[in-house]
Amino acid sequence: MGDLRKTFHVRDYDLDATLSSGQAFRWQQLGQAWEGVIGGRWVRLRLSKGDITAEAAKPVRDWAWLEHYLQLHFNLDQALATFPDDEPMQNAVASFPGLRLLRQDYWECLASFILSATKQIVQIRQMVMLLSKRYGEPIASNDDDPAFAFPTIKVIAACGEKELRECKLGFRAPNLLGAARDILDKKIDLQRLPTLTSSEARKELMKLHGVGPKIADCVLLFAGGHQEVFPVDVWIERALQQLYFPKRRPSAKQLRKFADTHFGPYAGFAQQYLFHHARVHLKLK
DNA sequence: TGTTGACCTCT
DNA sequence: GAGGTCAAC
Repeated sequence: MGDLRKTFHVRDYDLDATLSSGQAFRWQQLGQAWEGVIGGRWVRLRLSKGDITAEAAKPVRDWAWLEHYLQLHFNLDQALATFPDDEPMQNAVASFPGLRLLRQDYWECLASFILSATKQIVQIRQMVMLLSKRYGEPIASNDDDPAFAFPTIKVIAACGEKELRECKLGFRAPNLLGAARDILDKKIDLQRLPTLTSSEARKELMKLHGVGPKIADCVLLFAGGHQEVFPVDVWIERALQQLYFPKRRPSAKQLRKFADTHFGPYAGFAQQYLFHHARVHLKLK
């Protein structure tokens, strides 16, 4: 009938770095464990001695959803081997070896990054939590309080801008609302995105209200698995600036071009290493 | 084609 | 001043 627990043997998997690196916003660290919601399921994860142990609230027959989300079968060595052989990249990898890319749900990822505009990770988490508590389906957890799924497109689209602003969304409220309504109005078809190339999918995503190149790229990378896509945000701009061009100040366009040509077929993966390394270890300005 | 300010609210 | 976008120069 399925199990409440399951152990996966892993090699080079830094769960802490991966879940806190700002690619997903639903994870909470409690002691040694991480609690979160993936789709409609609550789960608690713990890494120890090369094993990830997962604990569910209800018996699970098939754990494929979790293996997919955590990308447990991804060949990390193969990706790392394609990175440029330069000092900034080596330092970034050395500082968090085992940092991974998750594979998230398109809508949740899209919505989360729409909310990310000029916000820090802590605050993005806060907005996502408020939205889920208020508009998401309650689901079973092993804690005293129930957990909540991320709200559906339909539910968000039916909200008023004013109620969304009450979840501390500020000027992001009309953007989230607009994107949800655009999708319901079939301005784009989320189901079809996985069948498109990354540049086709980027064009589609950017048809949505409030979605520009940065958010589109984050969705391509974190939900679509387009690992060659390199989202450029202000952190990465500063990091590239400091690490690769300490003596001059390239234009945004030049940095964009550098990002697109320097990092190879797993550029998005490389970006994640640089991003996390910069955020934790570098003084940027 | 490239740059600048407005947009909410909170630390 | 914050992990962005859009519209107006």
